Amino acid sequence: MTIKDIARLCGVSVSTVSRVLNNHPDVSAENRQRVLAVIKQTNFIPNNSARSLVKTTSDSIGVLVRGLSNPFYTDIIRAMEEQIRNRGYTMVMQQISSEEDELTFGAMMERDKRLQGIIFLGGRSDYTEEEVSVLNIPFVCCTYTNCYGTLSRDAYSSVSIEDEQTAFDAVSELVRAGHRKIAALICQPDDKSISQLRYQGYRKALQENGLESHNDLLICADSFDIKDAYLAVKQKLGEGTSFSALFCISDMMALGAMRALQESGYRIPDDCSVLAIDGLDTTDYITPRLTTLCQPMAELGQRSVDILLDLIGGTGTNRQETLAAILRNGESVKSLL
Amino acid sequence: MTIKDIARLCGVSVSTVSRVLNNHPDVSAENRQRVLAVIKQTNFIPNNSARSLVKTTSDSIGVLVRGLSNPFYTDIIRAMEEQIRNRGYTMVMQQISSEEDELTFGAMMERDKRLQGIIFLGGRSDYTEEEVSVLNIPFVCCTYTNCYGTLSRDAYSSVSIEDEQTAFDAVSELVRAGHRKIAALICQPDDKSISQLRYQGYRKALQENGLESHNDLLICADSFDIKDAYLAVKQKLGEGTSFSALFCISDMMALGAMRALQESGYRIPDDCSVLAIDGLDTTDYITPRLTTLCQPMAELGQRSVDILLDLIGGTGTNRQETLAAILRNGESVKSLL
DNA sequence: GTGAAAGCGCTAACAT
DNA sequence: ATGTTAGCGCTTTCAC
Repeated sequence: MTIKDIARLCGVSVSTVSRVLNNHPDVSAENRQRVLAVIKQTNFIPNNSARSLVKTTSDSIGVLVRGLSNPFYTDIIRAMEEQIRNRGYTMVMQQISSEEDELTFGAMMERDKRLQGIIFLGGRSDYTEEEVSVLNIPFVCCTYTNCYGTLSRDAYSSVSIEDEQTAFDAVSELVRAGHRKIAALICQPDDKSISQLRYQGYRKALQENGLESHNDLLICADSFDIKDAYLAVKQKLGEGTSFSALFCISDMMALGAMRALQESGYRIPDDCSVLAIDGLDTTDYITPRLTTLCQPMAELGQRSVDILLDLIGGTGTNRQETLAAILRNGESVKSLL
Repeated sequence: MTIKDIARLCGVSVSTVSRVLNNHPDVSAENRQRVLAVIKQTNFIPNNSARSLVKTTSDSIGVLVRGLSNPFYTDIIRAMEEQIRNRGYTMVMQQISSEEDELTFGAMMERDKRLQGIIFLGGRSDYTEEEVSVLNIPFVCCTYTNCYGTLSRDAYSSVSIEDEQTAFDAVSELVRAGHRKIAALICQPDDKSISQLRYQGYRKALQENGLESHNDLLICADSFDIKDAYLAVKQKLGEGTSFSALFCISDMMALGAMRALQESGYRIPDDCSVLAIDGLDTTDYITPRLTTLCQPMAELGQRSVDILLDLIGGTGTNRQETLAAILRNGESVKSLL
């Protein structure tokens, strides 16, 4: 079933059908009715490929989400969708797995969907000029920035929290509460990930406070998974290491860590405090409630859209925006003072 | 940049470029090299719209996920992807919000992507013959079935757990443990949702065991959200209702419920047992570990694909398959015996 | 207000 | 092995 068929069924030309489909004004009421009726009756749905092939432009903003199921992306996406709609555009979202390359995929979307701009939600932090040159439209990195890459500051935009600073703040918070032996639960210390940034913040906080960072106090999980976090902490505890507080680079990992601690007889926060970064909803309902530095999800989404649309409209320039993470006081940190 | 440009740049025809792009054998090694080089050099990416417009067929299976962020869909999708790939097809996944209509969207995908078949992951349980007639390819409903609809059994396929039976089993488990006052945490009791099915299972289990179901024992949340579950339970407890066990229709809601119970001074499971359905990873790491009936995620995904591909291959017929949920013993249920 | 026709970028016969 | 060409289904001038 194509518009040709619809046209034939209605006794009009394809142009008329097309006009009805696109809400063009210059169609007689009578014809419009007839066409609409036939469309409904035949369950006709226009072919988007043909559509976007012929259209040279659109009002579409692409949102490319990397990594299935990152729970905190949901709120960000919601905020983006709303903001994009409010500003008269349409959101086109796609998820890809972490194995795929977001830049290549984005370039595909750019052409396929005639995108005006694109927001990457999660992605690599080490783009090069050459890599991003596959894109011919403005883009914004959301929740990460180009800290390991070679892009000049006027070559890309990003909205994220200051990962290192946030980790620094988190650990400082523990120090302020009187903790001296502070362990860190991280993930693959040698990669260019958010884990590494947050780990650096941890290191710096220890240093500035005159605390040494023993290898004993570093717990390295195989992945960001709750299970791997659990296993890593479990094993470390088996080695007889002890600490009064544990800084986790993510809420999910904190969940695994807490379980491991509790199974080993530690009460939280009495025997060990736990503090994390992310601010997932869920972790505010467990017992003890997790104390964590919340990423401002709604703002991350909104600002990404704002910056991108300014870029598109020519009223803005590339910029890297950092938002503050906000401490959510739970019940997982105890003051030693 | 189009294949025309590439062709010109290489001094060959568009067909040759197309052949290279599609890995056709009959291109001289020399030309193939040249084309590949230019493609790489120019960052050329073929236009998918044009591609799928002209191709009359594909090896694509659509997976249409309804509802952003349902955490347990992730594992199912992973299983589907693997199974689809193993059987020589390609997965095309799309997420839509719960407000959109999966059938209409599916029909769009069918044409746009030249799908061979489609799997709906989550969706309405009340399709009519007319509604599904927008689809001209086989489809499988995953995690739900047509229990409220009017489809004849040979008009659709589905793979799901027996929601009512599973809830029945869950509550029976509590009865067996000696519980007599068993409350239920559900969601919008009047809608045609999984909540309703699981609620019916609860009712039936009480009945068969000679237990009355007081309205006192029914806790109805505004949504499936953790927060709404928390609020609903909190309020009910404020009314002075008491029960020795709480059956929750989902893991997420159980999380909210547990927090509410604990805040009101109940220890779990000593003062109140909690049992749910779903089997999220996360709930196996909280303390106390949640006792829950796990949906067999990997199998749900795999069987959906198998049935669909049999349908496509003409070697199978429409069928409704139900899988058993498996009890995961946690620490949230106490035996009163 | 309506229709005819060109062409979006690509693939797949069909020639050569 | 390579080029030519006819569409895929749609939108959009351009005539009328």
